[in-house]
Amino acid sequence: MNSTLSRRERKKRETRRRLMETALRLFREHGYDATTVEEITEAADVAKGTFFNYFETKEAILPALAGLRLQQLEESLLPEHGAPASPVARIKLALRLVAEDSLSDPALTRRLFAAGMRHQGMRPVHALMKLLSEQVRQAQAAGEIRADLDPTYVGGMLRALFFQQVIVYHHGYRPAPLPETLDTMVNLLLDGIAGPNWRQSS
Amino acid sequence: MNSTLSRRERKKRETRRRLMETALRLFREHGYDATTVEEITEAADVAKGTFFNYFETKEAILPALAGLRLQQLEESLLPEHGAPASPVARIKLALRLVAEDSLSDPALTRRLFAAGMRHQGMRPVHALMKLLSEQVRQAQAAGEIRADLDPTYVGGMLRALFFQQVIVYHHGYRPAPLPETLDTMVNLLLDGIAGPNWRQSS
DNA sequence: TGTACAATATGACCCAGGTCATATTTACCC
DNA sequence: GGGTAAATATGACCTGGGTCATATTGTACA
Repeated sequence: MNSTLSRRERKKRETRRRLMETALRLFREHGYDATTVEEITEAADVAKGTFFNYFETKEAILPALAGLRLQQLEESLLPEHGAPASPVARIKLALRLVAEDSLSDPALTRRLFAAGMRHQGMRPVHALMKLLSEQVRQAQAAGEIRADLDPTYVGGMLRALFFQQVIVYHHGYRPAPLPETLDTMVNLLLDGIAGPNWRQSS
Repeated sequence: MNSTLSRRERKKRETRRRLMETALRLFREHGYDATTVEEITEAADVAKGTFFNYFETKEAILPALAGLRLQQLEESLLPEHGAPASPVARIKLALRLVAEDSLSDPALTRRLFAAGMRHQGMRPVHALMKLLSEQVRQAQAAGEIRADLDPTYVGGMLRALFFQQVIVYHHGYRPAPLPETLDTMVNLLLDGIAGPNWRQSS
């Protein structure tokens, strides 16, 4: 009677949603490490074991949270929402948005990155890599990025450099505000770091 | 009577050395996760608590192990040992050597990277970054890398990309043998990924 | 409505990392 | 030596992530 989903499916989604919502709130309030799985399940009114029916490990909830957040950010990259026409500019915008997102507190960022490294490989399960790869593809179509590169590969490079940058920034290395250093990083990757005496005959 | 070091200092170093040696052996035999701290201390004939007098966490022993290994590798980069004259070539060599090192089994690599991200910031405490930064400095002196960049910064980029590469490779993304993909990665960073329509007026 | 089966929830339990009060060892001085 | 203070070692203990046998709930079909 209620939509096309079975009661089971509805409850499942609702529980998952509540776990994610609760976890995010507690992570924000007390930090990732200080929040126990039991506190999350208690606040979400399920038993501890239920958490692990939905997420393989405590860490595994982070990519899910990030994915949710990125879905929203993804809209900011659409032309209708005033996003830049240049794909490279959109990449820079995306990185800046992610960097200033509330999920990006230092501990969480590190954990998120670690979780991303642990489980998924190249397959762009990690939402950020998927998003970046897609923008890279568009940049290639526009001739802003060399067309002979695997977009997923470049997306992975961007992701790795992004996290390096953000984490190092949180550790106190701040030659400039974070958004600027991110732009610089992308420019560096685009233009290369070769000096006058470097000749690559590729 | 025995050297200039006090008995205390000698015992301390010996215990630390034995812990590291034992840990490395057990990690190799059973893997990082399957090896417990107690097994390490048992085999090294000290109490469990002693481990944490020397290393803050289980993970924290990894950078120490890596540092030791890198000291040896560092010699391979000296001209006397037939290292290439070009600093950039030495960087590539270093990455290849590290990649095929016995420490680089997948789980260990991930953990090592995570540990590196967790504790130290930009300060090149992590031996690999220190090593890379130094080579970058030499490459800048030789004009192979732009001189206006912070060598530590570039070292960090190389490190991040290296780990990304290795981990992704271990996850099954293998367009080419690992050494080649690492060379490609460095070339990409040198030459840049910009396409014909990208104009950077920096 | 009853019943058989599958999906999901539950919480007691296990285990390994990490802490800490206490015991032991070393260094230093008289 | 004897005595004192600091450094180091120790292992019982705590904590929280993760497991699993069992209970509960939903579904399908007669």
